[in-house]
Amino acid sequence: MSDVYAILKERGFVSQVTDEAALPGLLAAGPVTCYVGFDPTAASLHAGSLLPLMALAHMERAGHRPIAILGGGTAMVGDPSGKTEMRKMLSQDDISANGEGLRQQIRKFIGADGLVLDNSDWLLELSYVSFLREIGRHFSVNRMLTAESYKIRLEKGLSFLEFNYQLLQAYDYLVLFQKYGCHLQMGGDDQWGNIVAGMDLIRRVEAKPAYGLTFPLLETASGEKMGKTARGAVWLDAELTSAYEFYQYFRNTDDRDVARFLAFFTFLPMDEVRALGAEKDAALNRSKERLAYEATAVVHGKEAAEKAQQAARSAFCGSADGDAGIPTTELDSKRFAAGIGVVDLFAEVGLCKSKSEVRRLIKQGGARIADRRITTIEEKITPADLCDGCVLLRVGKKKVHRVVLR
RNA sequence: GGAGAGGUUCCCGAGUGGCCAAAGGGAUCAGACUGUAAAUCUGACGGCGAAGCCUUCGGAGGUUCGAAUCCUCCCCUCUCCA
Repeated sequence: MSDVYAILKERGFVSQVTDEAALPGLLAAGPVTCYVGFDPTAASLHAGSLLPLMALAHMERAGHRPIAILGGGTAMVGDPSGKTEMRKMLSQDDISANGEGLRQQIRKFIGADGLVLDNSDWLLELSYVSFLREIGRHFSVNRMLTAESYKIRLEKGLSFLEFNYQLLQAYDYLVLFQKYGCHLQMGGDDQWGNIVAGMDLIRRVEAKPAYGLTFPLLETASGEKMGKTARGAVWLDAELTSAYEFYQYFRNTDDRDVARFLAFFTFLPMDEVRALGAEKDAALNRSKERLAYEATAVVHGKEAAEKAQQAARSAFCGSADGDAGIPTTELDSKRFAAGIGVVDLFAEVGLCKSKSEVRRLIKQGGARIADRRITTIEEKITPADLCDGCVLLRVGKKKVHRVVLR
């Protein structure tokens, strides 16, 4: 059994631990059941969730038993930790549909030994008064109110509904402790309060120790939340964020983040991670290619990663083949016969949100067809612009879209 | 329930009858420079367009030649009191 605590620590996964003296020993002594919760508040997980997923994968590789909890029950309430305002309430149907999507994604990270459970199985049937008597009595409102994660909300408003969230999550941990022998809960730093609450509950009810570990809140070097772009989140679902876009997100990693991200989002041995991350200039740029490839392979599989890499190379280095992974739109060939206005075309394939945006873009010299800059908004694309029945539209240096005749 | 303060374009935030598609900052996008990085500089940044037109300042009405700005009602948030 490899020393998973050392691995997690070395790779940067460990932010806070409830009992730093005891936890490594526990993990070294034998298989430990551990869990992480995932909120089914969207149809897919995004890049920010990769950290806990990778942590679960590392645990399993080291011989422990990972459990992923879908928060089907807790999502009915909504976690206020670290949030500025209350989230829109989701319908039960949406929540369970989302949960099914997440289950697929989580399964890519944990294997047969791991479990994916849904806390709605035990939360939805709770009866109010008995829950208050059995669980609620262990919680001190005074203490909850002083928690850091509620601080903002105490200024901006916190509904009673959300205030209960912590009890439910703590109860989750208790249930898992009792039914599955789960001794470790992990989660993002924003979960610290909830995790500690669960530990305390277990100690009070069972008089036994349990542990907690949090991951650092992931930010890019420029201070952006990991996995968020101007255009929205970087999703793990290929329908929402194509493997190509996913690859590009990591390909464009800030220099300062390369080493960290290699440690977090790939399974490459740390020696290699350190070597790749220590490169300079052009070589560091190549490390980013490796990072993008490896991370894409973890989420979408080797084949998709290969394809995305080919597509990126062909889009950026001009090599002819490998277009297949580039976002593509099919258009009726009849429409080309008379020529399509560039303004309409760029807007239609989604490279720009509106025609005004296309006009601005062209005015500023940011629109190209293959490698030719478009200089006037009057320009039309005709069959003469096609090569092999397709045409590459470019916006700026990085966005590429392929149009194919049908 | 009572008193007060607020809700402005992606975010923060100015604007209290025409000069407002709305200051300023951030974010974003494009150009230059580069390494598909960062930093910097330049420009753009509601929509449709040739001019010009259309839609926007919590919602619905109203006053006015003219409203983000005034009036009425409603919804929401915060603070204090109960």
